[in-house]
Amino acid sequence: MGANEIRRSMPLFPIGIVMQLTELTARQIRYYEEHQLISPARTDGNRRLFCLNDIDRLLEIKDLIERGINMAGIKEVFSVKEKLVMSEEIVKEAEIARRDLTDDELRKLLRSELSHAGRFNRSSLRQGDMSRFFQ
Amino acid sequence: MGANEIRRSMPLFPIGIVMQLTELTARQIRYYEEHQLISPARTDGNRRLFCLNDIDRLLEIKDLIERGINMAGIKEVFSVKEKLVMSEEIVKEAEIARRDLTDDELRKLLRSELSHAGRFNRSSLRQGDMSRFFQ
DNA sequence: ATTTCATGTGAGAAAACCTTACATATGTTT
DNA sequence: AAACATATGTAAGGTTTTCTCACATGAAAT
Repeated sequence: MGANEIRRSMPLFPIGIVMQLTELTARQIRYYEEHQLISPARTDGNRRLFCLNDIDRLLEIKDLIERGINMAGIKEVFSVKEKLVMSEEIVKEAEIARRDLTDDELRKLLRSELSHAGRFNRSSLRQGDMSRFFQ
Repeated sequence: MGANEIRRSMPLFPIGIVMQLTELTARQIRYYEEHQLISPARTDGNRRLFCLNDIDRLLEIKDLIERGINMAGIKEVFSVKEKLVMSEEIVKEAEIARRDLTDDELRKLLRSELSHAGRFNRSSLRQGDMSRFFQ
């Protein structure tokens, strides 16, 4: 999935387009950046350039805002989610490392990891909404 | 394939990004538009906005230019290709309309259509190169 | 009653893009 | 050879978009 992640992190969109795509104002987008919820790239001339991941993140921020969560809460949600992703990666690596595990044992292991995750924010595990825009 | 075509025709990219993505100059891109090889959308303020299809097309133009083909030639290539796509659609519709054709008859029909196409520009049938940038 | 939070709004500056016009290298026609 | 056509470079002057900074505001929290 390396090439795909490169594509999703490629800075392509100016703020005007991101405004349309997310239905957020420029003020809102800049405010979320100020609070380090996103970190768009910049052109040589200091214009923001957003990638697909940024847009996914903004749509998620919008959703969380609409559910009454404030900046600090959203930041925490993202931080926990990142930890979760890291933990999942470790599990996967373990899977690869010790192939001598039975399928059954592995399934148990994964299930326990996932129930751990469920305590925090189950729904935010879903893929971002940019699938609406790109294949 | 309707939703996907909508996504691929959504005007998203300013000319600066398209320049990087295609390694064409602004002058070249505008010149190709002048010769109606592309028709990018415009913002309210008259800035060009390119879609994924435009970028695919520009990469194809670049390839054809490098192969020594001039504007008129490229235009003709595109026009023929469009006719080919239309013809293929008709074939597919025919397929749907008369399901009573045997699989074998249908295969023959398609093969004859494709060999017809091959007379012109076989390689230009390939999907555009934007797959490099998006999943 | 204050303060904080999230967003709106305005000003002034700079970047990016627009069209138009002229220049130029290369290839083609007369 | 001279004139022309093609594709692209470059420069000027204008407009749009985006930038930061500052102040305003309504709603929520203290």
